[in-house]
Amino acid sequence: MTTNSARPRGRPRRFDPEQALAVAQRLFHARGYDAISVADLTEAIGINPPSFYAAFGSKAALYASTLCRYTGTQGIPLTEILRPGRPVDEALSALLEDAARRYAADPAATDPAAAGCLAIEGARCNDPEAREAACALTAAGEDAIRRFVAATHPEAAGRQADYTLTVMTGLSTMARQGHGLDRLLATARLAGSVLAEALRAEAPC
Amino acid sequence: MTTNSARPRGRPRRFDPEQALAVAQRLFHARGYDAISVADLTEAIGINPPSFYAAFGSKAALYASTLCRYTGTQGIPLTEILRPGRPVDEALSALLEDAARRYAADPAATDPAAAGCLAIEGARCNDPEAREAACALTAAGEDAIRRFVAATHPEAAGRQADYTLTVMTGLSTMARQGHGLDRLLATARLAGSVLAEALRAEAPC
DNA sequence: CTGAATTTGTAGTCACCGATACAAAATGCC
DNA sequence: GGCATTTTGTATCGGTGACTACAAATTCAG
Repeated sequence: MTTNSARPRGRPRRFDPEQALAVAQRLFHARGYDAISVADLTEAIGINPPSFYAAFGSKAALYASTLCRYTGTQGIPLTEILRPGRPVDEALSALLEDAARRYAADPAATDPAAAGCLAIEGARCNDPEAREAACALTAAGEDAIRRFVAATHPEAAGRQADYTLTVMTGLSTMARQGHGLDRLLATARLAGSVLAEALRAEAPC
Repeated sequence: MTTNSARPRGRPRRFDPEQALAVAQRLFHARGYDAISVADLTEAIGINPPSFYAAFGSKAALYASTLCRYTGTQGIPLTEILRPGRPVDEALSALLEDAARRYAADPAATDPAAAGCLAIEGARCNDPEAREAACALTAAGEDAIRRFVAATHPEAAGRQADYTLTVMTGLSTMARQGHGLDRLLATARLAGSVLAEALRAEAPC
């Protein structure tokens, strides 16, 4: 038999698409979708525009891929934090605290500006396609939170989910504005301290 | 004597700069600084680019003017809400509630998308000059909140101000994402309910 | 009426955006 | 070797961004 190499027939690639995706994710996270041009991306990856479009389709498509990668690497593990049966106030407080930790800019990272949530920040960009992709992700998270609360406190689900989402969004913004881990954590804990009491007031079961 | 008209010597203007400023503010608020082009502005005002630049200097300068106008018309009356001597928890709760009311999209407005805070949303735009102007305004508000809390609760000022700002920012974002007055108000009230207790826990005077 | 002052409208400038045409280069298959 | 296949590099494309040069138009002062 000949070589059973999985390599396709044509001229081989001179770059690793997976690594390029990581580079793109870092750029998008650090400066936002609108502020990153295709020229920025191709230069950072080290390729030319034709290779870029052949590999990723378009700028918005690449962004959607980075969103997908984000949920698997840096995104908040919602299904783990909001596992069924966990007390609602404890779970939501843990969610806020986890958000504070993840949104804080990593001082050891190569680009210290990659703060906040990639999806939440992307949900307000000016490109319709990219915005749609980011909104779909944030909407999925929002639904997960709402369903989790509704499982045990149907009447409070709307309010609690809205409040939690509002604080998470605020945390993402403040992280981008320069708030460090300590300030974000303090805010998250203060925000979480209201949840237990609100639930007791709502449904004194 | 001749006519003491204040009208200057040259050809008269064919538009009202004050009204043009209002139009620009509405556009910036509804769609954001980055998404509004000079062509959008000149068309909405009904003038040509040279008249635009002669009257306002630049797009960023016009935006700074709309920020100034915003504080005097739709902005939150901070000095009124945070008047010295008012109980901190009451004042901050009132601040959050006022923010919820102002950030909600006015259903009767001509442009229903003008939700959120013009300054908070502008603080994350991609133009350095416009962003600087918006950040200066939000920083001034942040300082006012921090000083107000510090006057009676110096130790809690940082935490309380951070939390309040985070929630306000979140409210602005959620308003832009479509949350109506009812949901924003519920969130603001839930957020405000933590303030009184946190202060008692901090400084049991 | 003449002239200085100011705004107006037309028609552009230059830079950058996302995305491509096209041919040369590099591989596997036969 | 000869061919199909895929990627690469060069050089753009059409569109849009903020902004402006320039001369005609319109006013007031004398």
